[in-house]
Amino acid sequence: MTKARRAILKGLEDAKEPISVTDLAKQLSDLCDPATVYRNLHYLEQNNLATSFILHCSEHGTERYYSSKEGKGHHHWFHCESCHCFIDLGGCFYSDLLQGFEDEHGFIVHDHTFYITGICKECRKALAT
Amino acid sequence: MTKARRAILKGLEDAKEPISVTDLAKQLSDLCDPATVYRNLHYLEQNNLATSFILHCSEHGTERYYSSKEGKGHHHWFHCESCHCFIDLGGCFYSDLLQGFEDEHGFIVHDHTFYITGICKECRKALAT
DNA sequence: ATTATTATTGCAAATGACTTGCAAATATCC
DNA sequence: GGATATTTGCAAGTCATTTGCAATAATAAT
Repeated sequence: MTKARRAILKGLEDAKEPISVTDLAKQLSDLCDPATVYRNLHYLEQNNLATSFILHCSEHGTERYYSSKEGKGHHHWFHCESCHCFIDLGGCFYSDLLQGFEDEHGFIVHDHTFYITGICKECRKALAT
Repeated sequence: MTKARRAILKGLEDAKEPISVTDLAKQLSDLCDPATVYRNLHYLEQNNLATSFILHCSEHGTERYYSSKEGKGHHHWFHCESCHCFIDLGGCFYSDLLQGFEDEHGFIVHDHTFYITGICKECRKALAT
């Protein structure tokens, strides 16, 4: 395990919410090249140490967001289009639903993506004034 | 309503499943420029005649998929990573869930994204041989 | 209808996330 | 400590998507 890889994993663990590759690479710009960040995130995801999803937001465009997988299982998130925070919606609540679909349609589920976008409580208040 | 816009909308309506901009632009390449396809899809989505979501697939990379909104409400889809078909999972089943989250966290939901990826029934059979 | 006004298009160039080839640098193995 | 396998930096390349601008088509006004 190389220095860069360790730092990238730690970057994910320290982030309280999913972080975009752009942000993570910026944060680690003294330490390593963006290409290294991309390569290691792939490595970490393949080795089950990280997960990611793609989200489009009006301000940051379409980007992939990563989080570390230490301990916690599959999570889903709300994303605020105003302050761009993420709110944890808790562990995945879809196993039954997915199983139902598998049975109904005969397909095999590899993965699923779910997220909500909108305006968070604080921004709602701030914007209401 | 211009000729190109009409054709783009018809392209969406004729497609039985969400279609990528790349494919739609290819299909209409005699009629208009890809830039026009992009611009009109934005227009149609803003005017509530189309919806889209972003999906990453190993073969086609990250692309936005559009469908016409005529009649039917919000739908969710399964995407087969082998033959790249989409399977309609039916109308959206999340209104209660979303409402619950709104109440619980105090945010306002603008939109949500849900899709499943995996291997469809036919490909599963074909691959099993 | 004909003209004036506004919206839309094509084309080419730009953007931005992400990938890749390759030679140099670092880890790991023995 | 040297041989071998991985990883890195850098620069160049992809590819979906956007954009500036001048030309064209659609719509409104006379």
